[in-house]
Formats: sequence, structure tokens, C-alpha cells
Amino acid sequence: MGSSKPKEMIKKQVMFSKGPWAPEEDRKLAEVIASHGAKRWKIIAAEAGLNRCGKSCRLRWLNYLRPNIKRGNISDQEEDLILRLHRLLGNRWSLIAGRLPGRTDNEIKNYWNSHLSKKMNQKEKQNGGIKREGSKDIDEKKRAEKVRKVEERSEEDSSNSSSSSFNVDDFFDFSNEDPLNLEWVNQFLQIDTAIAMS
DNA sequence: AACGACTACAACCGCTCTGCC
DNA sequence: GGGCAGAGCGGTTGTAGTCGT
Repeated sequence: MGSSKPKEMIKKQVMFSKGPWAPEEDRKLAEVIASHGAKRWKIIAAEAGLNRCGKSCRLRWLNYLRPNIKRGNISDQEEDLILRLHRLLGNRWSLIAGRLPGRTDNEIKNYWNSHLSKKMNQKEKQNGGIKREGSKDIDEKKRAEKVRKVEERSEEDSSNSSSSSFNVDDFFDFSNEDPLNLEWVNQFLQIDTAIAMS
């Protein structure tokens, strides 16, 4: 197709710099965010005098500059948790990251792609399962089905006990909750065990 | 020491969602 | 209701560092 962007659009296109961030860029970005807050990334980028797009600034802040970020050394417990959460949620990295204080979705995604996916493949091979094309979709369906069953069971329970039902999205929504409160882990492990047994 | 293969991770890209006008 | 901009998410790519030969 003839990519005929209107001249207006072409004129407005700005060439942002790409690639690794320099320490000076990090410093400027952090300064502007400290005074303006982490909102309106386009404006932040302009205020900081960075030749970066807002999107790039946001990513840099969230994945690298934000306070309380843990980097590297993912513990066995964290790894186990990632595996279990992934089994339940699939590739919903932001939800998984939300349950691992100090970890970012990008880090978990990278960790999964470089470490855990291989581990899973090895496990599958050990279990004698040479997976056919399309089996991933079947696994997804099975997983979704299991989650649904647990939700149903939980709803039945709640209709009996008048407590709130289990909903994956609600369960992993911690916006109103202290992220360091680990009570949810116990709840989650119970649910995960129920799924594994069903 | 040189070089290619592999790994880990930072950053980019494209898409969707959401809120505002 | 439709269009637009900003924000967020997941997939993918690029590259620096490491390892094996």
C-alpha cells in the first residue's frame, strides 16, 4: 500500500533518540518526576529537555529509576511464586509483578523468557511429553477451565457462606492493599493447590 | 588471543484501553 | 457516539557481556 501520510503528519514527526539511557538522562528524568510527579510523560520528557518520547521516559522510570526496585537475584520463593502465578494467570506480567514487591513486569517477563520457559520445556521433556503444534492453546483452555471450576466452587461456597466470591482480577487487584501484606499468598496457594488437584 | 554462539536484560514497537472533549 | 491523546501492556528486538572452542 502506498504509505501516504499527510504532509502535516510528516512535518510534526520528531526524531527522538533511542538506545541506552545515559546517567545524565536518568538524573534529569528523576529530577523532573520528583517535582512534577509520574504523570503526563510527554510533558515530563519536554521539561527534562530529553530528546526522548514520553513512552520511553515512562518505561525507564517504571523499570529502572523508580524507588524500591529490586534488581536481579530472584529468590527461589519468588521463582516458585512466578511459576504458580503464571500457571493461573498466563502472560499477564503486570498482574504477576503486582504481587512481587519491587519487581517489574518487564523483569519478570524477561526472567520468564530467559529462565523459566526453558525450565518448563525441560520439565515437559522429562515428563515424556513431546508437545504437538497447538498444544499451547489446549493448555491455555485447560487452565482457564480449571480456574473457572474453582471460581464456580468458590461462588457456591460464597452463596452458602455469604462471603465474597473468587475472581482472578479482583484477587490480584491490590490497589487498596498494602503490597507487602502477604496474606494473599496463603489464599493464593490454597487456590493454586485446589486447581492442581482438580 | 580471537571469534562465534549463547544468554540476559534494557529498550522499542504495536496494540488496546480509558478518559476527556 | 466519535475522535483524540495519554497510559498501560505484552511481544519482540538489539546489544553488551559471557562462555566455549
